[in-house]
Amino acid sequence: MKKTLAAQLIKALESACAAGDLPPVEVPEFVVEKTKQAEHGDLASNLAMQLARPCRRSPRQIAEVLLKHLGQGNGLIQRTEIAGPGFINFFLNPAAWHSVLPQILAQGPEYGRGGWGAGAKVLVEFVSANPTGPLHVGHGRGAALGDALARVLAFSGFDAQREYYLNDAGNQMATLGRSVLVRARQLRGSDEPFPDNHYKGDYIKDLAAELMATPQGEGLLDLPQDQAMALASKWAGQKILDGIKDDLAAFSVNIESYFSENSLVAGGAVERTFAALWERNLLYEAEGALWFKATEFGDEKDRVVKRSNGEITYFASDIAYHLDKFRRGYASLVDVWGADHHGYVPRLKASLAGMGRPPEDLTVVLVQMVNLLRNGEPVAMSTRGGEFVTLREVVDEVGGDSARFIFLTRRSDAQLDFDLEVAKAQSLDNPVFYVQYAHTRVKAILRKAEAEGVPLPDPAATALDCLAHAAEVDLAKRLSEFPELVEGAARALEPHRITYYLHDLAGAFHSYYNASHVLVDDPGLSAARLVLILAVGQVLANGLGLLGVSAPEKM
RNA sequence: GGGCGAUUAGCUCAGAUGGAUAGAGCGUUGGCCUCCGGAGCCAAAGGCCGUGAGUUCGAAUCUCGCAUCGCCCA
Repeated sequence: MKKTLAAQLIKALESACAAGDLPPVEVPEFVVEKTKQAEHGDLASNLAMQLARPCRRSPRQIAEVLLKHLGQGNGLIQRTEIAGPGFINFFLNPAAWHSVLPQILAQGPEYGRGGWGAGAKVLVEFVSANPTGPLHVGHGRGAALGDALARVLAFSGFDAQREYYLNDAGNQMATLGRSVLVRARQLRGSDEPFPDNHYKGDYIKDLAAELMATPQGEGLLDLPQDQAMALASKWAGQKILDGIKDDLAAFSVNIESYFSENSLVAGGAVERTFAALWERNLLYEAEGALWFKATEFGDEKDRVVKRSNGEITYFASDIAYHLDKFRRGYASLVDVWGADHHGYVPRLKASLAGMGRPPEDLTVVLVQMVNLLRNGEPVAMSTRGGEFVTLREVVDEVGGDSARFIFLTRRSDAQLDFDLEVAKAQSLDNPVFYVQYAHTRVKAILRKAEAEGVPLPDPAATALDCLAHAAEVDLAKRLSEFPELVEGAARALEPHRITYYLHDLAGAFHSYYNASHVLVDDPGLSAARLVLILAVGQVLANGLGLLGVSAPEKM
């Protein structure tokens, strides 16, 4: 609708220029947007004000000229007016909004899909937690966000894939191995102290006990230290990763690929990256270490890629990893990171720029902390101390739909308070129930209609003129905004916009539901209202689907 | 000491590309069920958009200074 009117305004401008009513000018940046107040009509444009300067005429004069050339807009427009400093306000025929309803029902689950991405391949990398312990709530937020981003991007026309990067090559895996080993010895009566900065969680004890009960782990403690550690590290890492995959599956997150850092190192990709960087003269040796000239590309200091002891850094693997993503044909990359890694962004972008890749091809979405609460009281969490609440526990307690929805109720760069009791509450405190309940109400009406023998209307053949109440037109208007909302969420990488939209739409529907009955004596009116609520149900379902939240028939 | 992000109603937070009288939920107060599910709805009260300047027809939004908070790096 906005696009239609914008196009007609441009036509009017061109025709005015051609007729000499306005001096010849370029089409400026302008908007057609919905108004905040009904007195201002349905939509308004600032075009005349934007033209004031280039045309050297007053906005209101320009608006008059534009309206003279605009005409009736194919019957969409009921009337127009010039208001305030020079806004052009459009009052549309209700029928203009009604036309979206059969369209929604014809497209069904596809309504809202857009072509912005034009099939370009995009890779969304998220979670990527080290396999040294179970996922906690913070990872859950990243998982909900990353998965929703992939869904939204796919719905906007991208070929979107999900990937989990597995840091399985570095120190932390060694630390994991040692942690398990020490616990194993302790289980066998050793009184050696558990080292600091190792993984203290109880799950390590469980893993140690489990490992020793397996055939390969039976002789663990008889092996030489380094062999025992390697075995413990590998076994525990795999075990934990299996657990992570289970947890993600339980959270309905389906990640297409797990990419191993180790495979990069072992496959020589890191060394090849060094060679490529040398070739571009972007490396140098100093203090026994190997450095990347990150400052040449906007980072505040150069960065070590290989330590003096010969160990490669995480950064080195990361460069190789991101180059590999591009090598695999992805046109753009989205990384979802914890906000505590934000200092890492400039160096990674610098490395891509150094390799001739526009840094804009990578967008890093930073996710802020989750504060876990119970009845408003903080729940203590610390990985180091081994005392933390896992994603699994939260999902088991409050349910996946609720957890996902709440994770997506904030912009990602704002901290999030997650109250377990609120998330669990089946009440209006809990936004996910509010939205899902609207969907079940639609379904309840359909069940009622069926029970009473009211036929399901054919949307294309139903007269909708009788949907004349402000609330009905308002609903249709909101529904028509869904496609552009989805595209906006995709462009900004902000799925929370969908969350808010759904909440507002559900509110408008609840309000309508309380004010008017759908099934009434007049069969024509019933049919039209059924078309309306079917469309509401469809858009609720589509939007919830983009968040990875179910749209239940009953609750 | 540098860098990043924040600051909007009592609380938690939305406010895309600058637009007309700044929104929602919770909480508070008062109403609505002979009814398609009251897990709902309606209404009221509640604001110096941290602060000072600048940019322009117009600023919560853009620029700069300051204050407070959080995080990253030495």
